[in-house]
Amino acid sequence: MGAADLIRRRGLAGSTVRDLAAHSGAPLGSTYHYFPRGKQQLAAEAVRYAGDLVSTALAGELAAGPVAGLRAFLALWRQTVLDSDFRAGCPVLAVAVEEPPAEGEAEAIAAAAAVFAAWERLLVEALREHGVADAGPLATLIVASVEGTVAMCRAKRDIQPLDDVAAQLEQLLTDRLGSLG
Amino acid sequence: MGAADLIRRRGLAGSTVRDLAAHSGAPLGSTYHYFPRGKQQLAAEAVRYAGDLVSTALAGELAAGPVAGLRAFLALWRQTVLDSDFRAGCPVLAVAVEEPPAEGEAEAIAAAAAVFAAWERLLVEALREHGVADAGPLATLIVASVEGTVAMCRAKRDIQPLDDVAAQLEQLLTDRLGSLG
DNA sequence: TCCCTGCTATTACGATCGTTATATGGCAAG
DNA sequence: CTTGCCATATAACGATCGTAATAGCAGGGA
Repeated sequence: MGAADLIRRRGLAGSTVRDLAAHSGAPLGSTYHYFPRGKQQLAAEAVRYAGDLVSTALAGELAAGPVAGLRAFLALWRQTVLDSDFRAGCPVLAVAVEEPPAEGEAEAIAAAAAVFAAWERLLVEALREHGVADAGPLATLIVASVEGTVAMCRAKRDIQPLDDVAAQLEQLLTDRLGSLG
Repeated sequence: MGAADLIRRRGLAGSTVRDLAAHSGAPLGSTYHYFPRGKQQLAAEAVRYAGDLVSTALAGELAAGPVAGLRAFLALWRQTVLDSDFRAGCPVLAVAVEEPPAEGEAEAIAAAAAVFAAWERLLVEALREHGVADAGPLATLIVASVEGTVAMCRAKRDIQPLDDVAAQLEQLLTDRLGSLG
């Protein structure tokens, strides 16, 4: 889904339906054939698509342990930011910080919430398997801090914040893993 | 500056110059009199204004120590999210996740980067005063995780992530403070 | 062959965008 | 009182927005 790539750069309000369609190789006329509820539905499916991609990668790496999963999660975003020359971030965050439409349901932002929850759940399961107590809040901290750091790197045009946060999270995680009985 | 309030809800691309002007009590015609460089300048000054407000509050609370500062920082965002019924977040993050204009300088996103740096600097100074080593990365983690959590709370329409992250950060901070010689 | 269905291509709608220009008023300086 | 300037108000610019309607095309069952 090329739509996710556009949203993670320009945000949802900054992405036009025409560009979203063109970027996906589809004609404008077909957009409302496949997405009858319009832009909100298009954004929601793009968010779900991108979220599932990350979930799949994260789940795979978490099989090798929480630290490996954390490293892969961070490396994924590091590559996204660097490959785009600090122009692309996370489409899920981009949708989360925008207001839902005044009328109608907030389909896109609800999809973003579901993606966040899915990532946290994967982390929580891996943490619990390795005996980490209070895994929920730790997973929330990891997802939230990575999302925030990616945005911070874009603003600063500097990858240092992501590397710093990576080190902080890894140390925190190893501490929690090391303190199990 | 009423513009910051609109940006933190709708983002920059989602906020029209007309609404930004009207929300500030100023007429549309006067907008380009006070902000000759247009929307980018308006957004940049709104971000700086909001950033300075938070910086002032943060600096004041940090005088009572890093933990007090952290609590105030989190309480400030907690109130913002709750008072707006999960519709408002941080205007600095909202600007940070959007693409700068294709031509011309990226005034708004540069202002966002400066605000992030200012917040981190305040935290770093307070942490160093209290003997915390490696204060820079810890400050980055704090700012980034709070920003990310605020966005996550908006998407989920749930304040729990912020309370969870508050507890995690406070414990992490007290650990670092307690380990000084 | 004919029609029906699923998709594409194109055009168009009214609204609204960022921005600029012009007309209007208040008010200090002379 | 007049003059000149600054800020406001209003209107308008071309472009573009999300969305809908329409016309054209494929192909498969009768």
